[in-house]
Amino acid sequence: MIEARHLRVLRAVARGGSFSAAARALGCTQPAVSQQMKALEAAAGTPLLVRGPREMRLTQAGEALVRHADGILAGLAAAEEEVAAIAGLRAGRVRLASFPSGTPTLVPGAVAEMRERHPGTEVSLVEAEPPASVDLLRAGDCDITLAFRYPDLPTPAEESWDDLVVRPLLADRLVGVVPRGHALAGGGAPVDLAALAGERWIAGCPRCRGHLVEMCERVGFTPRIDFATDDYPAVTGLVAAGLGVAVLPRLALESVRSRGVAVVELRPAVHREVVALTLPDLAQVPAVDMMLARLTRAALGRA
Amino acid sequence: MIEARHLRVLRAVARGGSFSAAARALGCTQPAVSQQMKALEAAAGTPLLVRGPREMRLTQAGEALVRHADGILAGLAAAEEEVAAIAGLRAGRVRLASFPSGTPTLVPGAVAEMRERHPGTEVSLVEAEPPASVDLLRAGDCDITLAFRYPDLPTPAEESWDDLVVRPLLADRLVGVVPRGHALAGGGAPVDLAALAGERWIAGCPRCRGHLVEMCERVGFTPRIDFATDDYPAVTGLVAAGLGVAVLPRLALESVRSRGVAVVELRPAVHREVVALTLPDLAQVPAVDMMLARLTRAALGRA
DNA sequence: CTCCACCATAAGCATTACTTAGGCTTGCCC
DNA sequence: GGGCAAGCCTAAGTAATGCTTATGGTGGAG
Repeated sequence: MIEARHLRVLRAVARGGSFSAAARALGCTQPAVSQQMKALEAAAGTPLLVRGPREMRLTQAGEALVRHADGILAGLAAAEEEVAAIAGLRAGRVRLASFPSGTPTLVPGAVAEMRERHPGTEVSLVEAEPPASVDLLRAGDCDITLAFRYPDLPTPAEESWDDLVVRPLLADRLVGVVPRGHALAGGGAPVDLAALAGERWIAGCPRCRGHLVEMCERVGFTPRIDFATDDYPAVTGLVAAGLGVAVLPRLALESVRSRGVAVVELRPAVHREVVALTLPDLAQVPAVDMMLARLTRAALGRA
Repeated sequence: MIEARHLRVLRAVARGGSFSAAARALGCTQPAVSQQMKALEAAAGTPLLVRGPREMRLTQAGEALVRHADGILAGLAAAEEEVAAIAGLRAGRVRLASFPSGTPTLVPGAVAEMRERHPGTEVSLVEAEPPASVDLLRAGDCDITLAFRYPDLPTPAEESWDDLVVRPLLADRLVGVVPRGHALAGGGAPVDLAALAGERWIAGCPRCRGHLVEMCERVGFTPRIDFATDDYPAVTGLVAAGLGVAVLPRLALESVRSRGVAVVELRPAVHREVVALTLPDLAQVPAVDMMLARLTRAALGRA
C-alpha cells in the first residue's frame, strides 16, 4: 500500500535531486529518506530512481508516480485545509433549533457575536418546541437545541436528557399577567398564586399548560382555562382584553409589548430552566462549542 | 499529517455506518478502526463522527474529509495501477541504442518478440556507435545500449564498463572479405592473415580500423589502407570492384548481400564481443530486464 | 429481561520509522 | 596525487505506531 508519506518523500527527492536535499527539505535525516524510498520501490515492484553518480534520475515508473503525487498531495492539502478551517473556526456551520420565546431574545445576540468574532462560520436556525426540537438533535438535523424544562415537574422517561450535554443558560422566572387595572396589579408586591384561583385563564403551549395546572393544584385549585395558545402576543392580547389572566415566562414577555396588561411577581416563585442541548460529540466541534459559549454569554446578560 | 490509511478507514466507516462494518470491509478488527479514527480526529483537531446510539453520522468536517477522500484515493489507485502496469509489463518503455550492424540483425527479432509477449510495452530505437552510445546510457537518454569491444585490445580507461551491467550477447567472428576469384578465395580453408600482407585494404569504422591495424601488426605487417568507411555495403562494393580486401564482422555481412565478394575464415581467429549494456538500477526495471532477455535470446539464435 | 451488536479501553506484541554511527564511492581542489 | 566534501548505503538501537486479544459498558430487540 502506497502511503502519502511515500509520495511526499518521492516528490522531495524528485525536486531536490538527491536524498540529502530531500531530507533537508523534509526535516529529517538522509537515511530516513533512503529507507522510505526503498520501501516505496518495494511496494511499487520496480525501481523508481536511477542512482547516477552525479544526480538522481527518475525511471518511467518514478515519473508516473511523481506525476500523480502532485495531484494527490494537493488534494490532501486541500482536505487538511478545509478541516483545519473548521477546526480553527474560519469555517463551519452550526444548526440551531430554538423554542419561540428563545428565538428573539437569546439567539440574535449570540449569533451576532458569533458572526463578528468568526466571520467564516454560518449559523442557521429552525424553530421547534422542546420535545420535537430534541428529536431534531438526536436525529442529526441540528447541532444545538435551545430547550427548557420545569425543574419542579418530574421529567418523563422519554424526555430524559441523560445522553445529552446540558448547558444551563438561565432560570426564567414565571410571572403573572393580568389586565391593567386588575385588583392585584398595583402593589408591586408578589401575588399569591392562590389569589388567582377564581380567575379565567389563558394558557400557553401544551407543556406550559400542563405545568400551570400542576402548579395551581399544588396551591389548592384547578385553573379554569378558557383559551390555550402558544402565540404569546395572542395571550397578552386576550389578557389585555380582560378575558383572563396568564402565567408567562419573563423571556416571552421581553419581546412582546402589550400595553393593556400588568405583570406581577408570583408566590411561590417558580421558574423554567432554559438550557442549550447538544450531543456529546458535537460539543467537541469548535463551532458548536463556541456557539454554546456565545449563548451562555447572551443568557448571562439577562440573568 | 493525514495519511491515506486514515482516509481509507474513514471512508469505510462512512460507507458501512459502523466501525464494525468498516473493520469487516477492511479485513481488520474493530479496535483497529476505532484507534485509527481516534488518531485521525486528533490530527483533524475536531470530531469527524457523531456516535449515535443506532448509527454513525459524519460531522461537517467528516463530510468534507470524505468528500476529498474519494478523489485522493482514486488518484492513489490510479497511480498504483500505472506503476503496477509498468511492473507487470502491461506498460513500459524501453529506449534502445544500437550500433549499425546490430540494428538489422539482433534488434528486429528481439523487438518483435517483446511486442508479441508484452503488447503494452513500447520499444524505441536510436542508432549510435559504441563510445557515444554508452554516453547516451550514462546520460539517461536510453535504457539499453548494444555495443561491442575487441577483447584482445586493451580498454581505454574512459571507456570502462565497470559501472555498468554487461550482458554478453554473442562473439562475433571476424572474417576476411576478398573479391570473388581472388587467389585465396577458393579453398574453404582458413586464411592466414599474414597472407594478406601485400593487399590493399578497405577499413571500417575508426574503432574497427584501429583493431585491424593492431591485428595485422601482431602478425608482422602494417596494412595499406586505401579507404575507410563505416558503410558496410560500400566496403563490400569496393572489395567486389577489386579495390582491396577487408575484414568484417559476420554480423555486418548478414544484412549486406554482395555478389562480387568471397568470405574466408581468418587465422588467427578473432572476434568482437557484442554486449548489451545498461545501468544497474535499470536492469531491475521489468521492461528493461525482459528486453535484455529477448536480446540474449535473439543473439543465441545466431551464435 | 435477557441477548446481541456495537463501541471503548487496556495490555501485549510486532512492525515500522527514525536516529546515530560508520564505511564506501565520486568529484573537486589544493 | 592525496585529502576533502558530499552523497549514498548499511547496521544497530530506540521510539513510535499499528494491530491483536481480552474485557467492560451501553443501547436496542426479541
